[in-house]
Formats: sequence, structure tokens, C-alpha cells
Amino acid sequence: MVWWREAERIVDIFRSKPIGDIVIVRGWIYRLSRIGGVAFIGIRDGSGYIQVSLKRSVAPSLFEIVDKLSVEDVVAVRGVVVEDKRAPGGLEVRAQDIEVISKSSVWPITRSAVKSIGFLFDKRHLWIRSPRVRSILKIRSEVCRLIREYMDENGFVEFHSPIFVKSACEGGATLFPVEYFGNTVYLTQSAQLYQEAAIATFGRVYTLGPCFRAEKSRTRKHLTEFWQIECEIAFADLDEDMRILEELLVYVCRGVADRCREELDILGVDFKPPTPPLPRITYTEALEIARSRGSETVWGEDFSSRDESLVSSIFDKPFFVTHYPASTRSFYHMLDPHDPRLTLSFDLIAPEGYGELATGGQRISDYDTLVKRIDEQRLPRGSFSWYLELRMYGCPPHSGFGMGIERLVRWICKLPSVRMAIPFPRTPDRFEP
RNA sequence: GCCGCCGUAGCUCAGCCAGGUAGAGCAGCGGGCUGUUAACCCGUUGGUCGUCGGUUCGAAUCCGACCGGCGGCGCCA
Repeated sequence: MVWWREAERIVDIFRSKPIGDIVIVRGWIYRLSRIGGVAFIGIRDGSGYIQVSLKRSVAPSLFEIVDKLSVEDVVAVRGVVVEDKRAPGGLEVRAQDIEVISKSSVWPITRSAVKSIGFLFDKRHLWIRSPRVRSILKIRSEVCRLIREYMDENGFVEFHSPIFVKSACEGGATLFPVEYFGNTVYLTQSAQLYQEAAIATFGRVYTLGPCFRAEKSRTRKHLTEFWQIECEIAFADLDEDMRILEELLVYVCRGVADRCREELDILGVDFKPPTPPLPRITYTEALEIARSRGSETVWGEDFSSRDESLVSSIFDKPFFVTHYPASTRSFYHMLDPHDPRLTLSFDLIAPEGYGELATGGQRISDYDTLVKRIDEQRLPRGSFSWYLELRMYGCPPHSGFGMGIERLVRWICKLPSVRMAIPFPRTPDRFEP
């Protein structure tokens, strides 16, 4: 058996600080420097980073191995843990034995490469090793974990909807067709319709998973494959819907601020979780704000991204815009009983121009009203037969929302683009690696 | 779908406007240095100038088409 079969996780060494003990660490070399008779090897094992040092005078034969090392070689090191203020983190391992487990070719991502976003995404399979990308992806993982924690603790059941679907969730939306044994099906763009079926089973359900949009959007807030947290809540009205989203968002943000200090630090981000309540304004009020600041958008049109920025600049935390006109929303939105031009809907918009994070609202529960809306939007009634049938077998008021994971991570981490917030981004022009 | 910008060494870029046989920094390689943190010092390898075509005695440089990338708008999570 090889001597490095068992090893300490680097994070555990920093936690327990076994000064004077002999430990084995193994991982990838992320930094190398040799100064005459002293060598320093920075090792990364996924859990953390630690420095190994070695003096020629102490171990001349080991030093010959070290002379041939290069960055990203995978090595195992056995040595003594010592405290040393000169080492990063104040601890280092004085090597007594080193074995090269796997050699690396010359690492292509050099210091100057950080300026070249295209090159970095071409090398995304390697770039994800960097501390910054690692931090973002770790925060993404924590965001998803916190979402599940919140949903699980608040009576929601995780519900998996199909990826292959027969028809669109929303009119006009562009779908990816897939050949399916002689039929054409599409990649899902939302779990919502299936969740509306599931509330009769569980009352409250959520789905955290991928969605697909075949839109040739060239922006920093769009991906063709993205993840969202969607949920559906039986008996909830618009206010209840927003209350849950607000609680969820605050829970996730506090959790990230609490559990991801190190990662936020590496990113240089001073993230302050928003304190509730989040502001709520109506579409009509938001439009007035945008128009008073130079927007030409007229009532009934959806906001442009400029409008969104104009309005968001007056807030320092995410805010709700509610009661969008029916002309801007999809067919399933409940119309406002007080003003049928409006829907019981909302968007959650991030400040500082990061744009829309989430969207949601109350759904139409009544069969005839839903049929009427489908016809008005000139959608094929047949495509929604099972969805309509839900209205025939007990359909209480219900609401839900969807929040984009990449958009949330982007806002938290202050990233220039959602492409940074997913391991392997898919855009119209990029689907590899 | 529309608009704009950019393709020269593994990476970042200069050279292009005023056409004359390809340059720097980093990375790599060789050497030196006993505490490096983006080390430093000396030396050195490396390029069908995105592709195809045109103009020209001569094209990285001028013109056209195409390909690839980046950014903005629209659409939206």
C-alpha cells in the first residue's frame, strides 16, 4: 500500500493545529518558489491551502525531486507541522518525504490571462481551480444548500419536474427542441406547471434545478441553461407569496454572510445581507419613477433594462415591483379583482443594476378564466389540456415564484456576469467545455 | 434578431494611420540565490500575424468575404 493512501485534509490541519505532529497531505501544487537552498511548495487539496517548506541542507535527496516539480503536479508530502509566522496562515509542513503522484503539463492560465475572459472560458475546465472561481462556486453551493434548508424547514417538499416537456410554459418563449423517438419534445423552461399539479399532493412544493431558454440573448444576465428555485404554495395569495420569497432571500443572504466569510474575502466582496422588510412598489409607481428620470416607456409596456436601473438606483436592497399590467405577463397570472388591467404578480429586483432576481405571483384557479386568457394570448388550448384539467378537480387559490440561482449568486458576489456564477456556462455562442 | 469593437508567440499587448522580410513583458527552458507570498538577477527557446481571396514589385499593415471572440439593446430567471 502506498504511504499516502491516507492523508489529512488541509482544512483539518488548520482547525486542529497539530503542532509537532507528522502529517501526510496530498494535492495539487498551486505555487512553487525556490530560493537557493530553500523551497516552498503551496499545496491545494480542495479543502484548503498549505505551504510545505524544505531545506537543501536538511534533505539533499528530496531537494532533487523538488527541483523537477512544476505547478499543478499532484504530490503527497509527509512532514512535521510547525508554526511559522512567515508562512501563509501561520502554519507549514516541513517535508520529510515527497512523492509525485501525477505530473502536470505547463499551466496555461498565467497572470496575464485574467484579462482575457474568452480565453478563461475556453479553459474553464482548468480555470475552476483558481481561488476566485472556487470561492464563487462554493458560495453557489451554499446558496443551494441554504435554499433547501429554508424550504425544508417551512413545510415544502422537494418535487422533481420533467426536463423533457411537450409544450411551452409560456407563450412565445423559445424552447430547445429535442428529437424523442420520432416525436419532438422540448427542454423545460420552468417547473411551475408541474408544481401546480403537485400542490394538491403536498400543499407546498419546490424545485431546484436546470431550465433552458433558446433565446439568443447576448447579455450579462442570460444563460441558455440556468438554474432556478421555483416553488408553488397552495392557498397563498400575492402577499403570502412575497413574504415567503422575502424570508427565503434574507435567510440565504444571512447564511452566506455567515458561512462564506473566507470566500467573500477572497472575492474582495463586502456583502451585507439585506434587512427586512424589502421595499414594495407597484408597477405604476415604478414607471413614474423611471419616467421622471428620463424614461420614455409608456404604461402597459414592460420595463427596459435602463428603466430597471433607473428605479433600482433609489434602493440599497432588493425590492418588489408588484401589479404588472396583464399585457406584460403570461397567461396564467391572476388578474387583480380591483383592476382587471393588472395582475397579482411581482418581480424582485436587485439594487445596483444587477436586475431581476425573481418573478412570481398568484395563478388563475378558475377553469373558464384560464381558457379565456389562453385564447386571448392566442396559445394552443390543446397544449395545456392537462394543466387546464387541474382546474376541474379542486383548485384553491395558489401562488409561486421562481428565482434565478446565477442571478442571485452574481448579485451576492458582485460578478460582472451570470456566466461567472455557474461552473460551465451555456450561452448561444458557448457550449464547450 | 439588431448594433458596435477586437483577432500578431502558451497569455497580455506594441507594430497597422503614412506597405519594405516580426518586437516587448509574463509563462517555459538553462544558470544563480537558505524564507518565498505576483520573489528577484543573468541568459535563452518560441510566431502559417484568425481564414480565404483581391490590390501591389512587395501585405501583419490597404480592400472584400467568411470564421471566432467580446460588449450593448431587445427578450427574460
